[in-house]
Amino acid sequence: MRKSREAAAESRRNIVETAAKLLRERGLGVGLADIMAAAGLTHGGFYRHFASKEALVAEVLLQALDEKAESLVARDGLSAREALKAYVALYLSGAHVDNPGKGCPIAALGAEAARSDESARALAAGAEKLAANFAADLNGGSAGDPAENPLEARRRAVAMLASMVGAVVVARAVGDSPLRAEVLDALRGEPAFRDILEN
Amino acid sequence: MRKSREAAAESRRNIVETAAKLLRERGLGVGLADIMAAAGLTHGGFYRHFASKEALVAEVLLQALDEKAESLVARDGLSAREALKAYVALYLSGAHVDNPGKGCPIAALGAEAARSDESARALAAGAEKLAANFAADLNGGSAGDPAENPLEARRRAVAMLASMVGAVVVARAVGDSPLRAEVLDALRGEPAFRDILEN
DNA sequence: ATTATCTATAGATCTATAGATAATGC
DNA sequence: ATTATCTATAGATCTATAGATAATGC
Repeated sequence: MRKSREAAAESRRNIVETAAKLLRERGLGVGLADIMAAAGLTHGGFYRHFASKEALVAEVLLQALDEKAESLVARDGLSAREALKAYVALYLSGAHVDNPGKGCPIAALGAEAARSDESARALAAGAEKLAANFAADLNGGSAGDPAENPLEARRRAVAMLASMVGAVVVARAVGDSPLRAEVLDALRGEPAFRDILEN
Repeated sequence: MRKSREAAAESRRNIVETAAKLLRERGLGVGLADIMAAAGLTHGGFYRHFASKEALVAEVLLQALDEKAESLVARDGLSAREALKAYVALYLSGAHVDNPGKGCPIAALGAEAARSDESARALAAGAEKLAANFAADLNGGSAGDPAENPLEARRRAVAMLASMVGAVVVARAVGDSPLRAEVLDALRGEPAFRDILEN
């Protein structure tokens, strides 16, 4: 039942993608057997692809954050300001709160990842890219603050990113209570976020 | 080895207090045997005090959040504004990031608690008290906004609480990277927080 | 008689490894 | 010959329960 080199690489990608979804949905406690089964493999095969569960978690965190950071880069047909607006609008949405499996890895796994050095290193690298791209978008497309400087843009970017993480963590943590929607509304109502969302 | 009613009640409090520390430090995956051993008991005795681990977790979350909410209430010798300032200063400190065991239960356990209905209900009840007291302090002692209205104070309170949770989650999640301190500085630099911290 | 705690264990996990199998790739 | 995957399992967890013990409280 051995597969070709290409097929094996595809298996690996499949494991990472499946784990990225399951871990964000159910937490780092999800078993390798569950992940491998969801990927259509048996758990014994896992160790041909990764040295340990920790290594898989670190790769999942870094890759998922890289994807988020990439979505903040301006491309043809999408300005920095537009990419930023789309990112913030989706992040502070009920859809994001309801679908952790494809959402922010820090909001879903940050507290758990903080308890392991390897995970924390991967998460820090990913978070730094996110912060850098967010700050660049803020600085490049600022309409309200024409005299913006890079240092202040960086500070605001980091503060906004952290605030967004908190809003989603709290919204998810309060179940179906009224606070769930209120938290998202409250943050969208802050001047810094209105500035992005309404322009 | 049976103990008196009073001693049993003390055992119960001891279990809750010990669990409150261990769970925030190591997450909801901590075993009952570890919690009971840290409380000086054997794990078999647990079920005379609680129906399940879930029930203990819910009680821990609600009680820990109640304590935090209480610290926001003005008392003799401490105004609402002073209680608020002390709360925010401690929350956004390196000491808080470094000591999850006695820190905010939402930052430490929010994402994990979100995956269980019973925990989410307890957390929602505690978070609502926190938000109500934070909003009352904001509205009562506002120096910068003399024309503040209760609805806007509530919105700002919820936004600030969520932002603070996010800052601590992110600071912990990035290990010892430069972002750890930067996140706290960034949030303290936001106008809404400077308003509280510098007056 | 009741009950708080203990010892011991059932049954279900979990990560990681060992060894077999069968297809790839030289 | 190498290797991607499989089956099976070792050893270490985990929650929850059963039954024994010994002190409390009526």
